[in-house]
Amino acid sequence: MDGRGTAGLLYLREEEIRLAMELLFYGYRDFTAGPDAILAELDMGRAHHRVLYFVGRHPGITVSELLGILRITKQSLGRVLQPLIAGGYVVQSRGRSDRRQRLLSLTPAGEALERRLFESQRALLARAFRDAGGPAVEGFRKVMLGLLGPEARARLGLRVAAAGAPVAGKVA
Amino acid sequence: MDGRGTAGLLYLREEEIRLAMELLFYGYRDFTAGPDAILAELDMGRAHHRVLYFVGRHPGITVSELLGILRITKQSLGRVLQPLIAGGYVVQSRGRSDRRQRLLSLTPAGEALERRLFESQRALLARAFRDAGGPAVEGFRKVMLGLLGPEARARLGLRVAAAGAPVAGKVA
DNA sequence: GGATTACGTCAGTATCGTTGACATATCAAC
DNA sequence: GTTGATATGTCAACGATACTGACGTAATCC
Repeated sequence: MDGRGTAGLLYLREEEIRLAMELLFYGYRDFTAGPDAILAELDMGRAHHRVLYFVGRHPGITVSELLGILRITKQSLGRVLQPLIAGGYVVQSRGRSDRRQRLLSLTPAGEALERRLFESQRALLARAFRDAGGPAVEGFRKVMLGLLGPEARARLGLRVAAAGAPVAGKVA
Repeated sequence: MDGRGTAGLLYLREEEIRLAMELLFYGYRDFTAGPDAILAELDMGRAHHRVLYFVGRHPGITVSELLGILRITKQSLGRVLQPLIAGGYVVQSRGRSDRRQRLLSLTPAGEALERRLFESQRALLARAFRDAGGPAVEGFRKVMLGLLGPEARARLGLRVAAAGAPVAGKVA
């Protein structure tokens, strides 16, 4: 390969990388716009949404586990968790095996709010999936999985693999 | 279709959607970790990175255009832009056709810093792309494009289409 | 010459993150 | 059963990033 050819390939490659960066920036920005609008009416923010989401996904999750997922300090969590509890969206219960733990779950009101936020994003994602098509969705998952650190990859890797073969017997 | 079958499909679909949501959450979190660490040493944050990135991408960009991309107020931009100018990373020049405009560009120091931040993310993205493979990358772009609002889609849509056919004559 | 536009800035506020320190309850172990 | 570690909560101070509202200046447009 000569100098010009190599430079050309590097240029294309950099453009591809920058395109992906911008897709992630704009995509994340626009993907969170729906919930943000709903939350603003309730005097809540994105941090509340994240708590609602992961508590909903993992009923009975401990505070420590939640802190690990969100990667924030317990002080930061406290500031959003306490209003969610006071507002009747989240309940705490003591761990039966370890009574030091406060296991978190959503109340019916919490589930309703989480679902409302979810549906707003679901509509957007479902349309994007439909427009892009099945193989594209699989590619999306593969690339996104590659961006994750080891901890998140361990958490989601199996699910990505399973989603890649949604029907028993389908070729992976 | 009977009730059970429909419920099953809806369940799978919701799991798929939630998986994508979590991939976006963890992916964005882990993708920004590299630059965040570099920026912290320079007493800067993600907001400074975004300015460096888009000014680098669009040399001579006006303040208004930058505000439109970032979707922030001029007051918020001012707080990060002024230190970048004072630190010698960004320069302003008056517009030749419209002297009210302040056209923004990176200095060599700004380009060097932007490149350093870029390379940290490039390494991660390039590995994810390589591991996922070309068709997956194309799918990734398609899905992400579908998440964008009209304004961002107009900005990136053509580039996504071009990236889907990187070599002249290749089938789209 | 008057309205609009592009930009800057001052003042105040909100959200979400941080560090550091300290308290309490519980568990685990010797 | 004291002792040390763990799980959680909380007080205080701080920092980054966003916001609104108001005002000022310079340049352009008509």
